[in-house]
Amino acid sequence: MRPWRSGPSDRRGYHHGNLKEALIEAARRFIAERGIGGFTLVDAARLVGVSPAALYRHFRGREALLEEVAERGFTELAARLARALRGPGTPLERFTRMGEAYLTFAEEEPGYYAAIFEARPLGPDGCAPAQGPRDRDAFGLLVEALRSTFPDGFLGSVDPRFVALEVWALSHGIATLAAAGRLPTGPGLPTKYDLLRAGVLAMVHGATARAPG
Amino acid sequence: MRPWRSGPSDRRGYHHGNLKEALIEAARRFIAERGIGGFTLVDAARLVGVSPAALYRHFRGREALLEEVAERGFTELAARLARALRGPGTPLERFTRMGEAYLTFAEEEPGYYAAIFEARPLGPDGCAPAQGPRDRDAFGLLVEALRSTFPDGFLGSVDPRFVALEVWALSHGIATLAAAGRLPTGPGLPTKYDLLRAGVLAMVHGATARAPG
DNA sequence: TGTACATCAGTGAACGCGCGTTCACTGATGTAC
DNA sequence: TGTACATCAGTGAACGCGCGTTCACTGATGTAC
Repeated sequence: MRPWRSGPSDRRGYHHGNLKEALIEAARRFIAERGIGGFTLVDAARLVGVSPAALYRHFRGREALLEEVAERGFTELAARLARALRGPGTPLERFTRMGEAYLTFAEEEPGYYAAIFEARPLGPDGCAPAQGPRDRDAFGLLVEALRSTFPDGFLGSVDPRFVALEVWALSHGIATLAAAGRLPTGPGLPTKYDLLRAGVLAMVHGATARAPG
Repeated sequence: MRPWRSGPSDRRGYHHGNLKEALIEAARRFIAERGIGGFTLVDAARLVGVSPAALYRHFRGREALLEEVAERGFTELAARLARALRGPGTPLERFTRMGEAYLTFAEEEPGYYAAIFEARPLGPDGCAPAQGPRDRDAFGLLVEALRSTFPDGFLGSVDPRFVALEVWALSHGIATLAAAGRLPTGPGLPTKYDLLRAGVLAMVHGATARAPG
């Protein structure tokens, strides 16, 4: 125990006290600024005020650190989405708010977002599988959200997984175009939130329109 | 003129004869395999069978080569989209086919696609502007396609630019998720073409549904 | 409370590597006479 | 047709750099007695 040294920014002396967290934080910031490819262990160590070798006390290497960032990012994203979904309002309103939370996360945490979609989680064999656990988690979360949000039969005969994929792809497209600064903006043009809202509405509407009830 | 040496693969002797094209081709392949960040001048030169220094006879440097690849890719993409749009069928069919052509391009030419969306075209000041000419071109192309494809009033009071953005974002999202191998697939799940078709339908339908006529 | 010691989180120097880029050069090409 | 020469596309060696990673080490911490 070193209670007088547990805060995030009290680096004094030989031992950092909070190095692992500090490194993850540094990585998150650098990835946000320069992308995954531009992220460097040496820079992260320098920012934190530590020799590059110190990193290896906490991570097996560069990949492991990136994977940890991705893991944290995904946890944070999932929490945000769940929170949005739990809010008040009609099912459609809550589902729409969840989409907005997705876009907001991508904007506020570009480092996390890039790490999530770039870093491939390592399988038990040490290699990146085609479909990692996070992929299934993310997709399952979305489908579950749809199922639990919309009452039985609300989507008619349309598979909720279909709508989920549709909305996810749209969200991801909007988020990445916006992050790259390639989403045209200007007077009379919709914001990314407008785009997502209308898109979700159209998708859900398209599904329910085909429903018998 | 060296007519006996103009083919793509007749490297013999001191002069390559077709080095610029060969380098662009090599870059396209390497980017497709390893992404922009994994692309290396040295590798490209080695693949073509030339010293790394030879590259500087044709390009100012790495960035210039990448920019050239992006430029070619964009030209090819635009040609494919225009071709799809000119085909037979109803406006909606042709517009849908254009979307499919977009997905096919992203799948068949991942190197081009990555270069287009990664490389920022350089402005007159040598810096990358927030909105490059290609961005405006791409978006303008899409809007023009919508305007010229759908008869006046078909989209009702909805701004074609709105629908264009929507469809573009969805296409981009589907294409990038699929390229990253993160689009869940399996029995009962839609293909990316299914996703795009249904999405476009929902968007256009959503627009026309709100239309007075 | 004081001391010896195991543990562990750091250091800093060094490594091998591959990168993008430069430079003086050289061999092939095409042209003027 | 033959020859001198300007042009240009290549060579290959070298550069400085920053990277990820390793290693023997050392200073601080926490604990057993």
